Amino acid sequence: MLDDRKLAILRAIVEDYVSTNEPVGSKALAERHALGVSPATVRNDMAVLEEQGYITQPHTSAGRIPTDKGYRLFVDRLSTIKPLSTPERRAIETFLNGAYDLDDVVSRTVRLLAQLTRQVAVVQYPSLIRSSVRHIELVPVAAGRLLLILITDTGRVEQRLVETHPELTDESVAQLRALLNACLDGRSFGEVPLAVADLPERVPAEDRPVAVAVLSVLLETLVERNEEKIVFAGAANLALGDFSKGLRDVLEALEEQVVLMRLLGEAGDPATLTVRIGAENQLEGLHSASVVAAGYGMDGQALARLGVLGPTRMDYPGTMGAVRAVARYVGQILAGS
Amino acid sequence: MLDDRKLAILRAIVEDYVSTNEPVGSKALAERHALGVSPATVRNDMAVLEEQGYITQPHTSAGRIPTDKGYRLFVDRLSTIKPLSTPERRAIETFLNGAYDLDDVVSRTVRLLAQLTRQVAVVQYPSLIRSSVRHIELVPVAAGRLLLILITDTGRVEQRLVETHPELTDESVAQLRALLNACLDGRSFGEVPLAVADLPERVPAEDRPVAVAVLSVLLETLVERNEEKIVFAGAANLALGDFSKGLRDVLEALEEQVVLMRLLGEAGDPATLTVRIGAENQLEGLHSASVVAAGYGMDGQALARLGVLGPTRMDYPGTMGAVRAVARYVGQILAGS
DNA sequence: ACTTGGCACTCGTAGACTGGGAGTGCCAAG
DNA sequence: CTTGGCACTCCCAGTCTACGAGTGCCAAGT
Repeated sequence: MLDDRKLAILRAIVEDYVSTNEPVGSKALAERHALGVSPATVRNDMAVLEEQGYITQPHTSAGRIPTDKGYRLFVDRLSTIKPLSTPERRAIETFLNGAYDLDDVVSRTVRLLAQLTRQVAVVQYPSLIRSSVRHIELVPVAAGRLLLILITDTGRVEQRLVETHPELTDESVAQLRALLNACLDGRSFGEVPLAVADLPERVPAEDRPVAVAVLSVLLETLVERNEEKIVFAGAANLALGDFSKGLRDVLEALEEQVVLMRLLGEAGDPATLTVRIGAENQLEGLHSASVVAAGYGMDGQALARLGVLGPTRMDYPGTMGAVRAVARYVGQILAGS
Repeated sequence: MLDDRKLAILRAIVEDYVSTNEPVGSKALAERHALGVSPATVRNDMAVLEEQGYITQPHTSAGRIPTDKGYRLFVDRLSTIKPLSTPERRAIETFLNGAYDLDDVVSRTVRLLAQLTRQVAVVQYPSLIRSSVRHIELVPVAAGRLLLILITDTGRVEQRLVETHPELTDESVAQLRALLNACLDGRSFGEVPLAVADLPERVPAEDRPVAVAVLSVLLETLVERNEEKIVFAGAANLALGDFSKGLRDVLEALEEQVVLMRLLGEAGDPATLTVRIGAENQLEGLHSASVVAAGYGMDGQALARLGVLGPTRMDYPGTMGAVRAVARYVGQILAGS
């Protein structure tokens, strides 16, 4: 259906359009890329490509621009992921190695990715589900209030307030803490619910309500507040791009956690890049945007996802290279700390 | 120099221009506001106001718009802060009362403020300097690594990794923890450096390096990473406003923590609102932006600041009302938790 | 059967021109 | 000091035109 030359032409159209942001015509194409055929031939091929829906013209008698379908074909079959340059790799290393904190890793990552791709970067906090409990701390902060602190082996620290009754003694708290740590130390999060099931029965009757309250908050932390945290950076890059009109929609989407989650998509194999182009994004208002995302994590298990949001007219090979490199490196950092 | 009528005219110009976004002319002014004088008189007064630099015309034979100086006079002498409506107050209450966490309070506040003012909201995390130590926790997370957790009486939790030597025993850690808590429990942050000065001498010689390492991280946390955390929300509102051109600059400024800090200004009396108009902002690129900021905190002590960034052409009375109300309410929430 | 050059046609863009209108500044009279 | 009148300025929106890039199609060449 599409012979090699037509594919080459499509590739050339995508590349030229991405770099110039102007519809590309047959003549310029035949000149700039050594296709070995005349503009007229290119025109014929372009007519076919248009008929098949890979390219379109903004208006009669203008050059062609790729459609979503055209970009899709380009990404799937016509391009190879561009590895980062050595200076870029070095920048990633030095920048991420300076982090001293999970928060810091994430915030550095998102800024780094935004700078590298000159687009909007989105990073999801590592999921707790694959982590295990390193330590649990219970601290009375006021009459009737306990602070529950949960430390994971990935270095993440979660904190939640628990309301209890005011007469709780310090010994009861210490006992409960000891019990919790005995039950949970080293347990993976998946095992937690089972491991604590009989815990209320193992405390003195008068402390039972407290134990129940603490456990319910603990389970809530594990389950509900689990992977909702997402940050983004590089919104300023939107102002450069093609989002003259839809900018408001895009900015709005970025401020909605839920939308960001949907944007990055389901966690999959960390090594695989997901590319969603234009209308492939479900969301109204992101129809002229593309998302390049990847899972990251350790031991080949994806803990969370990160990615980049940009205009459909995007340097896919370069962006994919950057996303992949950053995802890998963050995985290493997490595994090493 | 400026009689009452001229002031009334200036006020009318500001109000009309803010609501319509169009230069306001003498005729429309005389009609819409019951000034009791003819357009010609208004013109004369406007000429004076222009000569004094309070208003200007975008081009000859257009209406007048306020200058920064005009807005300044308006804010200082011609307007009163507009209290929020009861539904708005109720919205603040219900929205902020649902927070269960310092992070949550801050993130809810910033979104609330953005929604209320339809502008960009900026909120600084409460400073640690007025807080006191509720509890210190030391948890070994890996060979040679301790996690230092610092809980303040405002409910804030700070965490930092400390590198130590691998042979550290659990007893040493427990001892150090006990010592730290004995020294610091209930101390205000200002007192901490003095209180821990002689601590290394009170531990066994072999644990001294660890103690020193922990202390240096602790002091660093108190001093350096103190008030740097700032969040913003509502960037989408920029796309509505007058920032057609400078939008990129503004977005860039918002992503720089340091810039945001400067934007909110020095902490002052929590009850006072700071308004910085147009070029009063030092930053290049924010010359057509205004900032309305206030301190918030408890016991009449400002812990941090929050505010709103918008176009110079802004509804100052309304924005000031919202900022003040939110600042007060956040203070209450913090004091109550 | 595919490729090529030629050619007429389309259509968006930029520049020039124009009329209308809003608003001003000034002046002389009240 | 205020007011109505009036000439003047200048932006804005609309129309028109010339231009040029690019296309589609056709007939001739390989």
